[in-house]
Amino acid sequence: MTTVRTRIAPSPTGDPHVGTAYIALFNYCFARQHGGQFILRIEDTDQVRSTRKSEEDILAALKWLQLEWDEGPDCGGPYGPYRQSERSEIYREHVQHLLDKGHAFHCFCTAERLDAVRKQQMENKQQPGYDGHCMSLSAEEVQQKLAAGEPHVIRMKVPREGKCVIKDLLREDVEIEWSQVDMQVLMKSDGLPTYHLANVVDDHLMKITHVIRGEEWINSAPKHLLLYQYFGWEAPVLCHMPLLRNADKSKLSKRKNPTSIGYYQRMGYLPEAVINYLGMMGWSMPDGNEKFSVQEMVANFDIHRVSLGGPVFDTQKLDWLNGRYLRESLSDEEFLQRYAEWALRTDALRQIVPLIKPRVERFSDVVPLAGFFFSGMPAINAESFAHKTLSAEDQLKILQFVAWRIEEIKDWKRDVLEQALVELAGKLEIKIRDFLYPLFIAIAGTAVSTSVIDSIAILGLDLSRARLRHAMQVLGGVSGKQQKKLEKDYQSLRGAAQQGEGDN
RNA sequence: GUCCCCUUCGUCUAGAGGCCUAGGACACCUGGUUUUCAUCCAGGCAACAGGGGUUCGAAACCCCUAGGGGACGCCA
Repeated sequence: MTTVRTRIAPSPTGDPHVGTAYIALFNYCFARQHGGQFILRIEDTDQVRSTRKSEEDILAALKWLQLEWDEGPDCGGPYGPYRQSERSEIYREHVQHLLDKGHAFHCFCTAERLDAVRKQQMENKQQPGYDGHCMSLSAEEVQQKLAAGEPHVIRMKVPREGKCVIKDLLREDVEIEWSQVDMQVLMKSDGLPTYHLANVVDDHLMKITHVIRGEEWINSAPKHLLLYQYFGWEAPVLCHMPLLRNADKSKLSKRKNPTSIGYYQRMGYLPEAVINYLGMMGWSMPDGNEKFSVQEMVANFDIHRVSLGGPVFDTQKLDWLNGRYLRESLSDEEFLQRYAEWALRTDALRQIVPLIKPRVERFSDVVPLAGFFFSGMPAINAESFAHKTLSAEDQLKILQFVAWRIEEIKDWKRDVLEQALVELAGKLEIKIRDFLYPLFIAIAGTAVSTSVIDSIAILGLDLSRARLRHAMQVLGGVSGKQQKKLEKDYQSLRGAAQQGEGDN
């Protein structure tokens, strides 16, 4: 019997996501249960969005949750490198092999042409996809274009008839018609592979036996299976987990929920509670016990106990669980130690000191002044927002716009933030002083406080956004209709500066 | 629009044809303990999406409908 090997393959394009931890947990448990290995691979083939900072944060977050990997970019292993950006040559060789075998072809189509084709197909109510335009190019034409240095990608060929049968560990065979499968780009014009190629090549080379991943991948499984076939490799066992959901059942997103693991860390949740909670999303202990460690989960693990309905990530139960850990699992001494570790993060405190020092006369002033950096949501109600000129509606608008605006900030720095807010206030034609008022209440719980811009900068995006969201709710919330209008206003306000951004 | 997946209390779930009058947990409500509050304890509210089959028997199996979600990128 071959050794079971599973992996988590995050893309370092943002904050460490609870969904990543969720999938990692199940891969980890499956591997450990079978005495196998769990591998961490960084999928950073998106040069534009991937960052080292994000990679470091993801590693730290998974470590915090005690999900330890046997091989990875930090600790190496026999099948490295474990960072896709360092494996370009491997992909190039493999894609060349596909080209030689006639399983892939060069494509010189422009983005404009592809958009037009897609639009046309949509109008004709067809499944949008590549129309095979460049497949008809002769070998000479291709050589000519390549010699002329024309930008191009490499696409995989896909059968036009028949269907693909996907075996999944958790469901009946899934059948997808090949006609529904697009001629996926395997190699981008920058010479780097897309997910589909890199993933298949790496999983094979790294001897991954079981691919446990989110349900969102089911539809692209045929592409992957076809690639295994083209290469003449045995495909790993596939297993698609349900997706974590927002309260409205849509896929968990940071717009509607705090999704970054860092948020839960900074809000004072214990890693053992967070991982335990993730373990009860779609899975349960055979004896029904709800408080369990990762070790206990491994000992009792059975992938078939996964239920397929997408679980709503509702933190009420996490709160209860965390409370149990705090009071049942920690001695007073341990509590003290863990609390101190959490509260006295010198890096965070160092940022706060310059803000409060000018305002204190005694150390005893510190907690009342800076307490909001360490608390959860400030204790506020609708009256907290009473203002001489701004109505609740005005304030709601400001809060929502700011929530949206700070999401777009890539370079999270105080000055960048300040500039963004000043600009936004200007466009709204509200005096900055008034504009900041609801932010003070939302963030610090009071208008008598340290600079709110600095506060947001220090709290970070997740914590700040959660407070803005909380404040909006306190102010009565925004209806779906209002939301739409606000969104429209916001878009026109942002104008050309607006740029799309992923939600994960 | 096309394709795919899913569907048990508000939420997380148990349930592999008779053990189901559907169990547990969170939340909520009530009561008890507690100088208050919290904890803790006891109790309560609350669900098999709908319709057809199959079967002696269906929450479980099949079909249809509805609802929800996902995928359709030179993102992963």
